[in-house]
Amino acid sequence: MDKHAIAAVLAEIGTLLELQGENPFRARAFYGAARVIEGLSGDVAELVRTGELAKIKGIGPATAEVARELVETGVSTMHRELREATPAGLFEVLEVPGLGARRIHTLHRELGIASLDDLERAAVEGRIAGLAGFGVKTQEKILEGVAFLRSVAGRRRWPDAHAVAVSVVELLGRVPGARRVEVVGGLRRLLETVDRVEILVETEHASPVLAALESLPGVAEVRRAGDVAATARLAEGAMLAVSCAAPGSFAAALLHATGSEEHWAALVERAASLGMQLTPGGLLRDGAPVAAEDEAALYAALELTFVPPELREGRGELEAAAAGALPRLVAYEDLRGCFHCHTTYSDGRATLREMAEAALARGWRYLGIADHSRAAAYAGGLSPDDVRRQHEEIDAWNEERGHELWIFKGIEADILPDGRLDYADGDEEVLASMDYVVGSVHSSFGLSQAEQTERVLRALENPYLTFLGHPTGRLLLSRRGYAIDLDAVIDAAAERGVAIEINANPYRLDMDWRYWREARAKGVRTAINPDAHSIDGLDDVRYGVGVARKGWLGVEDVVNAWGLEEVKAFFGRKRRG
DNA sequence: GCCGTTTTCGGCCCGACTGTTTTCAGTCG
Repeated sequence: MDKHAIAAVLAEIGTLLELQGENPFRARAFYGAARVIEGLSGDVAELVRTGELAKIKGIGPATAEVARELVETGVSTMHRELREATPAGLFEVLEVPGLGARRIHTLHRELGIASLDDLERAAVEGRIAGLAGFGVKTQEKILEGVAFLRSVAGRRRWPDAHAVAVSVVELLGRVPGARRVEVVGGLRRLLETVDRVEILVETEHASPVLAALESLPGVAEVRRAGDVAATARLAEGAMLAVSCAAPGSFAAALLHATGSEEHWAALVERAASLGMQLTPGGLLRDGAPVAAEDEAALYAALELTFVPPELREGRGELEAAAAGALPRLVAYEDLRGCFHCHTTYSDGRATLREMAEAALARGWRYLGIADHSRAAAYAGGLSPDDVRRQHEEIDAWNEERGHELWIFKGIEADILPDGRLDYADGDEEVLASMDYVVGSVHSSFGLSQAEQTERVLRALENPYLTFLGHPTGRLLLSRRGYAIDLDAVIDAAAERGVAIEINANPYRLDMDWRYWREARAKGVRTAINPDAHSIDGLDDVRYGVGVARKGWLGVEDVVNAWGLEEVKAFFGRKRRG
């Protein structure tokens, strides 16, 4: 059992305690212990054996005992007992925005609510508004929340779905006769969320491949769809779809299975216009197959340059491919740093030095630190004194090792409800001392669209603002973004020379790829920022690269794909306005 | 439950917002 699994159990114990109506501080102790263990670099099992674990700050007798039991037996008695005493449906109720463990405990105690269905029924019947501490507005908000959760049911974020796909690929790859196993569909196109995991297998014999599905852990309800395809239901409701293709038709099948539907339909139409017929079984001319050993050959036969899977969304990519005008997309290897990560100065888990070493280990040339600003008190936002201390540490690093990795001084400044940047009122020298500023909305999500837009537009006017952080505040599959007129924000960002971040956290991926072609056309730049709160978090930039590629962005559009001197010049230019 | 002492109980990241109240609990970031 590794540290991630132990931390997950400890955190779930915390949640279960809250749902039981326990002292919230007791629950917090378990969350805290989970965080500590997650951040350990040594071997947890070894720390348990030697008794060193219990000596670490944040780990006490109770949490150490859970860890010990997990390491030795793989299960925790406390965890099991709490699970038995708590309806599993309460976990989904916890997802409803505005409902915390405390009120869920009340709903469970007073109305017997134990699932999302129970909750919806009680709200529809008006029973929630009658409870002490609840009212009509809360009841309405609950119904909205339930509707949102229903609308995303069965969907998964890319990393979760991809992890499932990888394990399926591994299993099917071991089936005799399976020559190639590929992840296809929305996952291959790097969509931020998918409702199904799609796999294509190249084989002469579909039967053993489909039979192997039955033995996959966590898979239920396997259904055959003809002789060469099957679907199955995965734990938590997501779907798995596996199809097989013979070697001779694999390239066309891959193209078809990758989609999108719109892209495929456009390809079929283009084939027809060239006197050919494109089918999932292959490309035909006068009824005879046109030889094409891979996708690139198929595109070539259709007189197109190869279209990367990320661009196959039916948004003009065929016209561009026909004209040889597809962009050279930015790639992970192009990145030379990033500008939005946190350290122990605010709510990050790693020190500034550790983050810097991690950036070096990734082959980066620079790193921008942007801890939370003072207004984000919950996240340990920095006072002007903290900022000074941090800048001294950065100066010392740059003097000593700036030739290896240059550290930029940044801050993630809260955009206050009236559109001012944090520190702007009286402590402007804090903003002036930065190389760059990321401005983010972290409060007052409930403003009207007009007010929220006005707020962000005002922040864009601030000469210190370099990047707009996560511009909609969405959390994929759990929270809609706040209401905001993104087109107006893009226009203003273009005019003011403010770059808009691609927040690469896989829960955010904000701003959405669908807006980037328009933004790019208007001259808006971006930075692919991990919003990392730990060393591992730096690697989230990979997801952000996916967003940039889906948004047709190239190296010239992505500031953290530029060289050090170019970045310095960019920051200086922005500051001078 | 964990921490840290002016050591063995009192406080726990903290301020704003919302909806419920009529002074505040719950939620959120």
